[in-house]
Amino acid sequence: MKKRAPTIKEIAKMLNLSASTVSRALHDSRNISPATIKRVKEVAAELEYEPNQTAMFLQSGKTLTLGVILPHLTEAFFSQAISGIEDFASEHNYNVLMGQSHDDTNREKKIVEAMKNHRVDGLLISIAKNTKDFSHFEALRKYDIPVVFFDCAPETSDIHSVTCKLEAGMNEAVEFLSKKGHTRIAYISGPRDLLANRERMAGYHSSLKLLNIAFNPQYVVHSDLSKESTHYAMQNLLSLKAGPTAVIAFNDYVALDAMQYASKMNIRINKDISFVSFSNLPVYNYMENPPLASVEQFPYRQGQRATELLLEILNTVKGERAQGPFQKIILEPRLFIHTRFS
Amino acid sequence: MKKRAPTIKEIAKMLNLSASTVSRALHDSRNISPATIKRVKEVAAELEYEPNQTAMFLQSGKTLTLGVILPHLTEAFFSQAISGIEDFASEHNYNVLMGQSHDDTNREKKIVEAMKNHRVDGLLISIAKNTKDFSHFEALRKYDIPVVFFDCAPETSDIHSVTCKLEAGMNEAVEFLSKKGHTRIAYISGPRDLLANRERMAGYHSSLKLLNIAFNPQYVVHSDLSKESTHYAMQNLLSLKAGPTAVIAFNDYVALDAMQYASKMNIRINKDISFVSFSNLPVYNYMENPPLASVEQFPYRQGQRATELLLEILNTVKGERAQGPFQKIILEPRLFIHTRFS
DNA sequence: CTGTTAGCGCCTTCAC
DNA sequence: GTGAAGGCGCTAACAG
Repeated sequence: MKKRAPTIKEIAKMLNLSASTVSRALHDSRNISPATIKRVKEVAAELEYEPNQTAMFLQSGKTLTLGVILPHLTEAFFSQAISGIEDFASEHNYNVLMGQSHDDTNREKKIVEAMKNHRVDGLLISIAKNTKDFSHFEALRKYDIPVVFFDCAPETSDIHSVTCKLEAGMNEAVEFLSKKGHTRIAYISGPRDLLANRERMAGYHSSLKLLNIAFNPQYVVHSDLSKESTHYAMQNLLSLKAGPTAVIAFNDYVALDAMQYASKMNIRINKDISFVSFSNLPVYNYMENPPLASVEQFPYRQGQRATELLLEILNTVKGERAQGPFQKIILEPRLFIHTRFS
Repeated sequence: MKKRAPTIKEIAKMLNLSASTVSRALHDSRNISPATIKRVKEVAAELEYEPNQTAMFLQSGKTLTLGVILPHLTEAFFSQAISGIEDFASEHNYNVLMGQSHDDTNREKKIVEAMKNHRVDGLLISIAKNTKDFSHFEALRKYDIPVVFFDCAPETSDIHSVTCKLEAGMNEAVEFLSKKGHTRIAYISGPRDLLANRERMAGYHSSLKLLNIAFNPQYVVHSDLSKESTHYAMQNLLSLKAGPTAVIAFNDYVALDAMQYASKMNIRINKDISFVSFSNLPVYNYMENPPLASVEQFPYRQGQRATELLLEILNTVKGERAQGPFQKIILEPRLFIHTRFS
């Protein structure tokens, strides 16, 4: 009925050895007689001894744990990303602690605190959409906990990050539509000051310029990413005299809401108006009428790559970390075209 | 340039106090003069002191961390479940450590080891589809680490679990189709010996009996859940002389693959053959032709409820845990009917 | 009110 | 080859 996990001491007692000898034996120290090593290991196996990590952590200062903070686990993008993170981390014997900010800065702060207290070795963060104040991340620096941002990162230069070249994604999207003959191309934008949105906007403008299409401000509408807001944005587009013949949406969910609204208004999806989105939901492969194309951002790979970078940083000497160099890894997106019964 | 996190000792030294006084002050012990408390807290705040949890863990034996093990983070069901787990856990100041088994028993074992070494306080597990040997879970008992299984649980009686009454879900599904006039109702089954599958089968049989529909073994086909296997299963159904007019699929992904195959064979989805599935993917709300109906299993709630139960167990005295009573919480599923332009 | 001591489980000197 | 001692950060029991 003894319930506690066995310790090095118990093994020692059973064999009339000292704890340190047992410790060394378990680590195959060369100063221990093979016979002792054998005996120790046998008893350890029998008791199903497992080293208590918390104790080792206390000593070494390393927890072999990475923290992941992201907005929503339920969004396909993030669940794929964290899957990549977990796979890579566990391959390298790291554990993954996770928290979701629900796009709320306060929750984000709390999670950062919790992770700090937990003494994670490093952190992977995709920041909440409305986070403007980054002081809670600054604190991590003091503690020398390295952070790699992915997907959604602050705009300062003194951070590590793995992101996707969204401007290029937008370029591909616009050019794709242009080739299909569209010139009245609208964009349902996300939160205006979000970097990820500004990058898309930049791509939108640069592509129009390149293609010699005049920029029409009426073709840019905004959504706060809620269904209602997207419907309203779509409504605005449909009310124009010369409405768009193609719509690019900030992300898949916005696209789906927009398409839903358009359908309700008897617009034929991808016939009367063609849709293109960002993120490329896996389930598009099963839909009859997904957006014509979607910018794939490879979340699994982003997660993996970010974790790889974080582990590299963890392997550099502590002192050398702080001043950089700061890595900004930028992955190329790719426009996925969904061909259907057409 | 000082980088290590401040400790209680440093605060003590700065104030010429002992470490224990500082510790007590930080905990608002009543035996400490208000003045001291104030001074200590000021210095602590200034240094941005945060207690080192690993140290507290070592002492108390509690890590305030829950482990979650599930097959795939990317499956909508699980990402919703873990979202519920994380939300509930973080409300109660627990951290969540996670690992995905990828439905592989060996990986599952490794993760259990890792979690054990990490000394998580408790574990939430949805077992891998092909796990037959449960010895790795037995080991957790020795360590007195309580486990709550959810969704997919072993069939022994001496465990805690939160699951969904799948037989009832199947009953609803069959009766729904029957009311629509169907009598030739097929079932694309999952792995035969999986409990979750046998429950569905039981429901299938009991409903047919109740409805006085003769059981036709040709209407039950098997899929290992891969796309190819599902396509093959569907092919078998379509080759029957008197083929089914309705198909119930083991889960959403099987349903989508089946529908995809049927479409390719020029079957009109939900006209020539009606489809019903299990799990009710959120994205169905956006599809033109989702299954007619799907059994909603409320993964978020399952996750929440499982976590709640686990925390309750953690609050009982250690000694009292082992012998139970073992809770088996069984949630009612609900058939969601997808009405569309029809 | 506050300081001292001891110990959580482990590893790492240093000593024999 | 092995043992003893000390310490990682913190708290709890025992002294004052």
